[in-house]
Amino acid sequence: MLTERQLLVLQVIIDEFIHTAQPVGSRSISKKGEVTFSSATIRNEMADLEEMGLIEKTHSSSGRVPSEKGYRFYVDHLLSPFRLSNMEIRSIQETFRDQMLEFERVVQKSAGILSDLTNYTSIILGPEVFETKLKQLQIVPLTAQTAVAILVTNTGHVEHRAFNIPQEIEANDLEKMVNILNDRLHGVPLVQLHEKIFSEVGALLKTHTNNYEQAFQYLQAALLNEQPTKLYVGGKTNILMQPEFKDLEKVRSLYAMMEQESEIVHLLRNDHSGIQVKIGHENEVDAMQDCSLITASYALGDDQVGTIALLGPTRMEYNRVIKLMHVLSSEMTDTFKSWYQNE
Amino acid sequence: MLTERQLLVLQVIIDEFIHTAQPVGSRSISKKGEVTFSSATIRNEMADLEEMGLIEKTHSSSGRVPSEKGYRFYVDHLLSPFRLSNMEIRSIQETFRDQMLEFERVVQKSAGILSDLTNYTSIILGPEVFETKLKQLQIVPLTAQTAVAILVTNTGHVEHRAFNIPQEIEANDLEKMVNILNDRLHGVPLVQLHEKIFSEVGALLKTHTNNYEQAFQYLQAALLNEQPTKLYVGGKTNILMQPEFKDLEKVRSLYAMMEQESEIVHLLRNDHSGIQVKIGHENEVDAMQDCSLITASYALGDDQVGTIALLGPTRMEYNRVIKLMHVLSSEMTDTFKSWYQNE
DNA sequence: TGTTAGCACTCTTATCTGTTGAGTGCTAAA
DNA sequence: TTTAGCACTCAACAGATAAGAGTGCTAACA
Repeated sequence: MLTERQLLVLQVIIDEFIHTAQPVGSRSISKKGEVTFSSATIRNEMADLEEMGLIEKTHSSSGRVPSEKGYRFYVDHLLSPFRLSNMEIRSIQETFRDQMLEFERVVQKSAGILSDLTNYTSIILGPEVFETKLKQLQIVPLTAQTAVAILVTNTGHVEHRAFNIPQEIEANDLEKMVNILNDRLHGVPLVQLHEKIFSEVGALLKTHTNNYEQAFQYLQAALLNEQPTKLYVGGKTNILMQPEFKDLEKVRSLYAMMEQESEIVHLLRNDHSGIQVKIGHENEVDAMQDCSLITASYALGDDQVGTIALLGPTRMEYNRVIKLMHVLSSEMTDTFKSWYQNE
Repeated sequence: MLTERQLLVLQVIIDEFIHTAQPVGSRSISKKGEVTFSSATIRNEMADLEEMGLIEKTHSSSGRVPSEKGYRFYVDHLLSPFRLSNMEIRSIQETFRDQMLEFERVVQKSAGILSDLTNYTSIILGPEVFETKLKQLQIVPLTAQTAVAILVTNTGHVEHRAFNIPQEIEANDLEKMVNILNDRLHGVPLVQLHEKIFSEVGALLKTHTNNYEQAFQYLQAALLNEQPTKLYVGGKTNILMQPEFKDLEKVRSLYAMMEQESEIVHLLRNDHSGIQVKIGHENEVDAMQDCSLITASYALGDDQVGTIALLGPTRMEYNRVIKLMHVLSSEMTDTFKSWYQNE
């Protein structure tokens, strides 16, 4: 168990290190306003803190640096509540002020504002598509051989895909088919689309159109090869500003990791609601040894959940960042909620 | 005027430097197979080449490095024709093999393959929208208050935007309006859309719908705030691999530049058809002092032209890269051409 | 006259050395 | 229990030295 004084010393060390990125010495601690005892006393406390594994030396006569365990303790027990500046609050509010009615736009903007305000890299993960429902299906012919299939969801999301119309199919048939599909599939969740088409609609289509198999196959290819959940990244280059990444090799491996979308998705999926902090090695991935990842969830409708995340060095302004993500995730949730209120 | 031997020496120096990134000394040149004379002779020739400003020393007793003027000369007069490897040809062909019918997809893939094969950064600029024509307009209601406006062009491009329906407007009116717009605006080039709406269609709409101004205003806001030409970038992080960018400051300023889209668009717009090479300071922009930019154009339809570009260090594999861009731009042009053949 | 061998000279790079300063740990006194 | 004082450690910096790569020049050679 830590004494009051040890807590104070630990807090000062971490706060100091977070904004200087330099090892903190006993003398510089003793000069802080809230500290009333001498550097020698502090040295003793520091020795104890080091023994407990909360701080480390970079070499035998250097100042101290927080260890991962130290950060963990700091995040769990020492976070002082943070007040955002007026400027920060204003720029968030401004972002959400203008009516945004598409999911993509909201998320894109959120990622942007988050990385701008933190100077770290923000990553936002769309919700799993469980509850997104089909609103309308549409086919727009372009030429005699080509057409665009368009799919609109209840979230205002639009997917589209151009495709070739095989010669055997008449425009007439295509139109019929779309009508049937629209009729039968309206309101069906996207994840069930595939199965529903086969089970319920297939037979119906067969009786009404010629060349059913062909047309159907094409349509399906056009509509159902959707990418999984999308990632929105902001401030990728902010990493370059952090002194801990002056080593190009680290930057490279981090960027390499970020290009593996599936990896990231896996990393971010956050079942815990609320805000979660993963520090250094808690992240498993090698390239993230020196990074912390903070994730928070937002809600889209009643039971769809997405994740917003922030990637920065372990030496992160945890209190500010956590507050910021809190504000942002509820701002996002509110925005989305307003869409569903009177559906 | 350069002698045969000077040409050979210059060629060897540049070729060598391009793939070692190290200053080239007279001795290492004399050891090359195609060189039959001694290092002393080469030193004399090098002195002459330096006098002409084609090569430089990094310090008084170092080997030589090509100057920008040297690269210029190399690109203009010394480029040996390059044969792409089977692997390279195959991977390009494979990219274009599967039917792609949307502009975005083709361009995205092209940017990807170009940066992958070169390890530089590729940038592709869409054509100016002069000739893209409206194919169809559509409005899909989402809730009582919101709807998505969808615009399809003859190139298979789909724009969409969700918007609020003001209470004063009835769904009925909206539908009428869209019908009129579709009727009148089909085939109109996008750039004229704005003007056409006002001049021709406005009056017509007014007589047929209530609350004309309101509805109209909203629709316009939803459809016409298009972003200008889009940029597709591939291999942004490849820059980190180049030894000339081990200095983080350079990387940072280059990335900063790349974030200014308008700057890039301006830089790339390439009126010259064919391939153009800009070396180092020929690029004006400060951050690109150590870079070369190679641009080529591709055709979309009869008179729309876009640009593909490659950004790398001045020490670039010019012959390979130029060949590659040649192949790629014609591959793109062919793909697009096939769309218009039997429209 | 063009080419080449040889040599003195230059400059970079790496390694070693000594110095400085920040910071620690320990001891003894308050 | 706290603090002053002191010896000790180590990183960082600045010269100094040596090795190596490469040049320019001169003189000899074909």
